Amino acid sequence: MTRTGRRSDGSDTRADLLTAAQREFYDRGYAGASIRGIAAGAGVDPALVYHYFADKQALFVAALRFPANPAEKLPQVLAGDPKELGIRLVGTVVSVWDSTESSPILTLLRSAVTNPAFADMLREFLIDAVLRPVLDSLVVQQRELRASLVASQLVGLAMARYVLRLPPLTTLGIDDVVQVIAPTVQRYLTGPLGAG
Amino acid sequence: MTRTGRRSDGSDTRADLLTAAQREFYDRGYAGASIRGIAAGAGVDPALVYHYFADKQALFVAALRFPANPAEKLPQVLAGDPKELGIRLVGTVVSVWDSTESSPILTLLRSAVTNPAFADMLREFLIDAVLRPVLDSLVVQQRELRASLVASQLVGLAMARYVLRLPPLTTLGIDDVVQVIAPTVQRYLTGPLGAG
DNA sequence: GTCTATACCGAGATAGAC
DNA sequence: GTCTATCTCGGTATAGAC
Repeated sequence: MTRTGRRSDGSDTRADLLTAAQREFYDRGYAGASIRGIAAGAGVDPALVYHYFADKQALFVAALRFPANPAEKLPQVLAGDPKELGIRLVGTVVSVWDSTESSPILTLLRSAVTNPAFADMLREFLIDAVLRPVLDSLVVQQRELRASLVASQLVGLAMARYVLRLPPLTTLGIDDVVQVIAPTVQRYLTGPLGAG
Repeated sequence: MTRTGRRSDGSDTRADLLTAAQREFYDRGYAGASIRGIAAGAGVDPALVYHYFADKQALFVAALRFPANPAEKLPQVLAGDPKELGIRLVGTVVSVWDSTESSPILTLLRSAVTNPAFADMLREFLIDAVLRPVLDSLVVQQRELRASLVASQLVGLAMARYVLRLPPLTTLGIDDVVQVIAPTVQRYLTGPLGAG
């Protein structure tokens, strides 16, 4: 394990690399991001990347988890009236996505599209860390189907709002997004799945 | 304009290149696909790609339009009861996506994620060629918002079903997909957008 | 029209001096 | 801990023989 101190100018090389990596992977996807570009963004030499991380993929995974796992807000989402779970879920998700300049989930989403291994990572994360806990808190049938439907709308929202930048979905405030999307998610969670 | 005849073995080099390009761009995205790989897939020399096409991007655009523009089914979708427009729209879209081994729209979707220029292309196509005609056939307010909401669910469905391969959404038959997704699309098209 | 050969570039990764 | 120099690979694109 490589542990680091601080440079003479007071900065932390490893942390700088992770921050720069988050930006680069977010902006360009996994394949598009370059080690040289990340190092330049951090203001350090490219060779240092390999001093701190085994290879590009290890840097990617580390950058995703830095500085914290974002799915710790789940308890707040699960607490409260199940009838308004859709509102809380959409609101929390969008506010997390909006809050950071380079959300790990969106980075993973971008990379998942061209890299099957990362698609697997994202699927596992969505199912195990987010959707299964949410649905386990409810008394409903067809859990897997409901989970994948919720995922489809949330992933589509992320694509439309952040990747495709479809107006006016891109410019809407969080509350407005919640107002129009939450009913869909709520139906997927607890509503009738037939021709409702 | 380069026009081509047929090779001695009876095959058409240009058409073979376009077919192979469709496959490669679909499987690997724009950045991931290589000229060498496409040429190998077509069984021709890599240099021939530059004989028939200006560069990689020109080949990409040509491959998207080959053999035909898929959005010619719109009239069928628009005809009929507006109350069941969601059913027809989702059914048509999914059957088109399912029918071909490498749908142009899915290719564009994959490429749009890492290439802003292609994200622009996809957004323009979605809005101008699909969503605006659909909404112009209806008497509703907030057309742009409704269009972007429909797009978000359809794009999310494509991501979940074909890219992330989320079970059980991936293995469902077309009719089952329509049954669960169409109500959402119908609400986005003609329903109340508030807390419906 | 088709192919061989190759220029050129930028990527990831490594060795080793300081 | 940090940097210089370099290796190797695979990409796009081109020149020119046949």
